[in-house]
Amino acid sequence: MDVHARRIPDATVARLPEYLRILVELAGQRIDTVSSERLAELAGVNAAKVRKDLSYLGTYGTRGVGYDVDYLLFQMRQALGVTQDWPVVVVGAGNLGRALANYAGFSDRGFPLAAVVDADEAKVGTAVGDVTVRPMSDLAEVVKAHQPVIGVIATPGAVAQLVADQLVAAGVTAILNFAPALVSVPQNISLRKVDLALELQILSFYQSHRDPGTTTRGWP
Amino acid sequence: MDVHARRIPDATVARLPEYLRILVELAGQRIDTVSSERLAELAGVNAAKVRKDLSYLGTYGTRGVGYDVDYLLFQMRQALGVTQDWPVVVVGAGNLGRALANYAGFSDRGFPLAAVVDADEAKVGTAVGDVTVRPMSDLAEVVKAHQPVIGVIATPGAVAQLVADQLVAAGVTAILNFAPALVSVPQNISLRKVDLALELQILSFYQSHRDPGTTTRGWP
DNA sequence: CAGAGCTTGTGCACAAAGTCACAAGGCCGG
DNA sequence: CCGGCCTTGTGACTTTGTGCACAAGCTCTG
Ligand SMILES: NC(=O)c1ccc[n+]([C@@H]2O[C@H](COP(=O)([O-])OP(=O)(O)OC[C@H]3O[C@@H](n4cnc5c(N)ncnc54)[C@H](O)[C@@H]3O)[C@@H](O)[C@H]2O)c1
Ligand SMILES: NC(=O)c1ccc[n+]([C@@H]2O[C@H](COP(=O)([O-])OP(=O)(O)OC[C@H]3O[C@@H](n4cnc5c(N)ncnc54)[C@H](O)[C@@H]3O)[C@@H](O)[C@H]2O)c1
Repeated sequence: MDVHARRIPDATVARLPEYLRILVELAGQRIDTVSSERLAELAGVNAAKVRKDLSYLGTYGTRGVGYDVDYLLFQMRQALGVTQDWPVVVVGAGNLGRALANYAGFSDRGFPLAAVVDADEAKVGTAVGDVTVRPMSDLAEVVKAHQPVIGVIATPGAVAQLVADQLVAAGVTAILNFAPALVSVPQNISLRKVDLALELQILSFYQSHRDPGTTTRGWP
Repeated sequence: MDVHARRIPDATVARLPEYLRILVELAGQRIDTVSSERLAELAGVNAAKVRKDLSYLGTYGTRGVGYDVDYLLFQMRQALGVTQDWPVVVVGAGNLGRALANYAGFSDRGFPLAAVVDADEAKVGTAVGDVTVRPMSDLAEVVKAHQPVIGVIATPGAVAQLVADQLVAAGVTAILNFAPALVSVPQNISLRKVDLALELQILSFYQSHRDPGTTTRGWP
């Protein structure tokens, strides 16, 4: 077994979770084989791309047949590193932080909520979802108890860098940032950013630049 | 004036809102000139990339000096189509829908909340943020009153396609989907997707595949 | 008004991602 | 057990994105 298979391209990595979600759905429907064609249709991408993506994980398909759903599911979980749970610590118990904490979809997909922490004394001790908001001073302890932990920043942008530093200091090695601000972390820490207003602006761009000739009539 | 300047590459479009955010910040600090170098630093990208990105908008810089913040801001808003507000309709008054409705950052950035609608009779009439949840039957009316409108899907994945169809039928031409499901829309409708669990899984991947030799010690 | 000092704008070479097309190879019916 | 059928896996090519390096051009100083 080749431990150091080819490096998986970033673009592929970004699609793997989508395939994973679809495979889980298929498995739930007791479908045990799927072709790249079908998978592509469900994921909204090109079939050749699906095959190439899956080929980075190894040679798991059967020519003339397709992919065994359960086996591919197992291999994909392996590749994504979601064979075990990754507890999540949410920093910031505001609108967004509370929505995230209440969201069942995370636990279901292997990301149980370890804790919600907040700097505001007034919020500490209040209930959110199944947990109680804890003070920032508990951060290191929480992280230590659950390692490896993913940190989620749901605070105002102005303190995002500060919070990121605190997360790193506490031992968190992966961070998802919802604040609209650039945060920098040591190289070995994984960092991703989600900016909802930015998404809206991108939509705005494509709407403004849409070919004015086409109308809403007529489906593709 | 060349109306049909070069087509702006997707990768550039995705970065423009980030530049816009930074320019707003700079303008707020009464800084009136910025170099590509500085802008790159603030955006966390390469300076040459910044210059190339900005050059798609036109020749707005001054050699030896940099870019005039206010002028660039104006041009960028023009390019992104955010010179006027884009009202947003949120479908689904659950955890996420309520958080979005309560979020001031959208109005601030030119995306005021037009309405929140929900199919659940029990939720219709309840207050969320500054508005009252309205029934799905009001959708067409709301859209007509505010056009152009961006639709936000914050319902369970199982009904995402249904909701998208309703949005399109009501006259919405841009959709942001938070549900973990593939939705398809006519070609001329802009669609973007945000899947938070997917982001966590990508983080999980990079953590699992991180070079085990590096540790948390030592900043870049 | 000439020359030094910056910073832009872009040609170019390279890297990454996406697509096509087809040979390789497994499955099944006769 | 052979040949037709189907789907994978991948080499070759196209398209898109990135980054370097430098000429062009503006400003300011003496
Ligand atoms: N609410 C949304 O739907 C939404 C959407 C997009 C982006 N965001 C972004 O998410 C972030 C949070 O948004 P929100 O609406 O929940 O804001 P919020 O103001 O409701 O909540 C922020 C929370 O962070 C806490 N906080 C402040 N400083 C802190 C610190 N130093 N350490 C720990 N906690 C601290 C506050 O006490 C508060 O509870 C913001 O950056 C916002 O731009 C929110
Ligand atoms: N809560 C989060 O933090 C979070 C995070 C990531 C993704 N999501 C996704 O966002 C979506 C919403 O999540 P949530 O936690 O708010 O769920 P939720 O169950 O709290 O809310 C869903 C809302 O949609 C409404 N709804 C159901 N069917 C509808 C229909 N046909 N038309 C209109 N409204 C309908 C429900 O009445 C409910 O109010 C889900 O797809 C979820 O996967 C949520």
